Amino acid sequence: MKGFKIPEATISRLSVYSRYLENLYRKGITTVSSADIAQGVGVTSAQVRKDLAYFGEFGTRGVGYNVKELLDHTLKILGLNTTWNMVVVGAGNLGSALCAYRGFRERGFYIVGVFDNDLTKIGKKINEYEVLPIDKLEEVIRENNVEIGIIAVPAAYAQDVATRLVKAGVKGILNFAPTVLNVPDKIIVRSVDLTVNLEVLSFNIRRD
Amino acid sequence: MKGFKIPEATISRLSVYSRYLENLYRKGITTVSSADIAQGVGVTSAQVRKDLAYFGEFGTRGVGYNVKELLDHTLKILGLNTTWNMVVVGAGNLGSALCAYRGFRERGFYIVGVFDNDLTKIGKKINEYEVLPIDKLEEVIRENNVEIGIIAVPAAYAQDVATRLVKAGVKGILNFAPTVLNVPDKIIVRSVDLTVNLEVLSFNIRRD
DNA sequence: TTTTCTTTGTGTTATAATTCACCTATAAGG
DNA sequence: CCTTATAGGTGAATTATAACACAAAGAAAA
Repeated sequence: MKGFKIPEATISRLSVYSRYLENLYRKGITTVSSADIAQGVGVTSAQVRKDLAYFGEFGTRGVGYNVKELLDHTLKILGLNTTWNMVVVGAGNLGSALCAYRGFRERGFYIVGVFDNDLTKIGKKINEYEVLPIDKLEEVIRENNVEIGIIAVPAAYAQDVATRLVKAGVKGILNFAPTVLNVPDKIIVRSVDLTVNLEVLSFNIRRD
Repeated sequence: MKGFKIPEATISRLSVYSRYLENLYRKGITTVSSADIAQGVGVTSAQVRKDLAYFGEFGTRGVGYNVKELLDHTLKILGLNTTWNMVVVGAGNLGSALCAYRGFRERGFYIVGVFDNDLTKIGKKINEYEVLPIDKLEEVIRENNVEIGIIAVPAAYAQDVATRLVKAGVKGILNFAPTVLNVPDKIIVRSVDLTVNLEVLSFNIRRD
């Protein structure tokens, strides 16, 4: 089964499985079945097995999976056996919230710089981070081998920021601006669009 | 074509089309083709037409779509012809950022209450909102016909909050806690999982 | 009018993702 | 050592989603 084209949805679920396994591990649970995982994260057990099968055979028939072992495998698959350096562009409310979010560091994602073009924000501290002028963006990216950029600026500036991030060598972008970004194919973009999410809710609520 | 089962992805895209149309409208553009929209939001023109076809025939062959008319249709479809009242639970960094986000109001989503259980936060102001004690949650929901609840609390508290929201009559939940929520089928849940998004990025970057 | 040009709407085809169903490996118990 | 129960792996079937390709409709020009 190894070496197939892998659905994007499989990767998302793998991330969820991974977090679930981490919880089990912390609780001292050593073995888990696909049915348990399925129950825990709200999918079917066949789905869990299929997802894992893309990457190898990790379980023991009749027994299940070893929690620690499977956790390590999922982390490895997701690229979390190394750490990641990130920059956050935009030191507004959202940027600040992202800087304060502990969950990133726990999974190996480190913020190494926060940037803004607003002079009143530059120099201020957000948690341990001092807000830097946007001119320093490229420098910080290059000096820290930053591979991921987070865009937390208004929609109107998002494309400019994206272009600069790409030019400076970033490989992936997490975009919170409500706009479609134009970047080269090799750059990976994930957009988190709060309004779209609310509007899907709105549609689904009104539907029934 | 009307009356089919509609893909979730279609709804998400409709929200994006709607926002794009709003931009065109503000610019004074009156007519648009499916190819234009496709270009603007990064999909194929066939996709745009198929998505719209689920809800009716809005265009004129040989011409395209009237921007204002199509905008109104998309808003109506998404349930945005009326406004929505929401509560935000959790007045931490993320909760604060959400309260400050202007984009919600622009699309008819109003926050009518922000809640926390941390005594040091209660009574403080976040933008125009005073943080209320969590005990008042049910009261505010009932008095304001709140239909949407936003969960911005740590994972450990998310399920409790969800249960309370549902019990108080909320119909949809936007969940920012990195955990799977257990709620009745009729309740619509959308989860925004920042870590999952980063980990999908991580996987895709390391892959090549 | 009639012709030409454009762009929609949609039947059809292709692709992708999920679920089903069962075969197989392993552990544990007699 | 054999039997039974359990749970993983996976090919096949199903369902869902997206792309293609073209006929039909309307506008504009001749």
